[in-house]
Amino acid sequence: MRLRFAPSPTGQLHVGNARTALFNWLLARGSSGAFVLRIEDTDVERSTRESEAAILTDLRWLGLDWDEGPDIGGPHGPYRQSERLPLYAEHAQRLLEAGTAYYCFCTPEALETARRRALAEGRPARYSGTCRYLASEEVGRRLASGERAAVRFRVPEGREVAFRDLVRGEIRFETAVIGDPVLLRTDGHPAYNFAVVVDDVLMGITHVVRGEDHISNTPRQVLLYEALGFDPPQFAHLSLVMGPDHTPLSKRHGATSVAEFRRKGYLPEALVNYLALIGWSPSGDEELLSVGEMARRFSLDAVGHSAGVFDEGKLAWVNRHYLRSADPRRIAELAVPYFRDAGVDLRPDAAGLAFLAGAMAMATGSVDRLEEIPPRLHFLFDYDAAAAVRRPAVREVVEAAGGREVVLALAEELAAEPRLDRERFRAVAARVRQRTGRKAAALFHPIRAALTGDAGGPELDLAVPAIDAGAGLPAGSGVPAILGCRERAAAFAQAIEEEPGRAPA
RNA sequence: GCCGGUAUCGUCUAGGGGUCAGGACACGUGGUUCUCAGCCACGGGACCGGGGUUCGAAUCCCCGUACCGGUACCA
Repeated sequence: MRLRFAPSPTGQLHVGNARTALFNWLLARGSSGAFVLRIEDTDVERSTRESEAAILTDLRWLGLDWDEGPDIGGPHGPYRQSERLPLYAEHAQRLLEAGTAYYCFCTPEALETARRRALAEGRPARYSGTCRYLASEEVGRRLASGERAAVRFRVPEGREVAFRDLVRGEIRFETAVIGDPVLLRTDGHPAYNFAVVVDDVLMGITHVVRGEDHISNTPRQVLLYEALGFDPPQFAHLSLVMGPDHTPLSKRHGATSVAEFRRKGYLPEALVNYLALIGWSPSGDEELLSVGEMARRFSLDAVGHSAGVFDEGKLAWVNRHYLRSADPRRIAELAVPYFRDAGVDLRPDAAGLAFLAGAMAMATGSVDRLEEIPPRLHFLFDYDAAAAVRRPAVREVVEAAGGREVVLALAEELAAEPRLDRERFRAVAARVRQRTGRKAAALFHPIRAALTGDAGGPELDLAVPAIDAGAGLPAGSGVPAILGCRERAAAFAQAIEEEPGRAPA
């Protein structure tokens, strides 16, 4: 099998297109076939090299590698349509000579007027055929006089075109409803329907798997294969990805491009896994699969026929799973830029990174995206006892029965204590419990308030050792100074004494 | 308008002439005797409508309806 993904470089890689790329890739990798990347940049106005580069970046990030493409070449290049112009001209010439194509001198304005009138009169809005039967002398004369012309395909009359779609079965069209498509534009660039056919043939593509929006193009293309004397490939049309309101996914639905999801802190394996689940279901009940496993199991006849709504909530759930099972070191590295954005100046060396990796466990278990990690761990880096004491939620904890007592006892216990690890923290907590008689929430809530400055957050068994691990980091490890538990408890105890407006204990 | 495609819980889906119509996300309730989150358990929730065919239709056929796509010298 030879498959391809053929984006036009006119913007960001959309998740819908990413899914199309993924399905092609899955088929290629699951069959030891080839996956070809081709850039469809025949729309000179809208195509840019920046978009092309961005698309390649996104595909690589997703892990969808290609065997032939514009950057690495291959035996069927070039892989940019803009570099294949002579090929299209040559094939158009063949059709012109065979009489299955003809020159069209109609102006865009004339075409548009005709189109509008047809629509108004309730007729099919297809090319009226003005230039279809021009005498060859007239064509020659107008060409010779320098008049610009497009090349159109002469769609055979009164026929039926059928093809077998690998996901939907047989689909047929009457040629009567198909207007003569432009093959070569006045400027010599090929139009889409022509370029794909020429390229798919020349590149030896065996399976064309693309969006459902191309289904009505397919009969034109089948006709072109015939006229050119080639066998058409197999076709498979994938349903589209929609927004929650069931309209095509667009910017007003929020994030729609792969780059945006990356920025928000989704992992590539999560996005890929989730995308595969729209319109495809692995046999069995498991939905969480590696790409390799997906490639092994993927099959076009298990692909659904109907459009799917993109559900970011489910993506988040998938992401959570991968976040949790990923190597903490990798997550720590990925999280660094998000910390910087949140104002924490991290440039960790090996020791700093090891510390961060250790701290990840208390974030990844309860967070959907990388973006949410810094807020979850902010208590490590900014601790301000005076500010904490003024926080209503913290205040409530301290002022609850026994709250102050616990804080004071904690500060005293910690005064002589070295850096806490999990065991030492438990021992300290046990001693505070003994001294104060407080237990469970009445014990741990004030401890949390004093040590993290917050009323909520990761469990203390994890948070406390992390704080002291951070405090023990040598200066220059690229992590901002972290205040240790002993110092925190002392500062907090002092702050509650000094806080004005507090009712006497 | 014309042509084409699609239709199972809110969402992604499994299934398919006789099933308690299954799972996942989301949601609700309870549990996890340090909170939030998470996690666990339980729960509510669906076959677009109408005709046929049949002992029996969500499943097959027809007709509607809705939605999506195309109808470009965009792709």
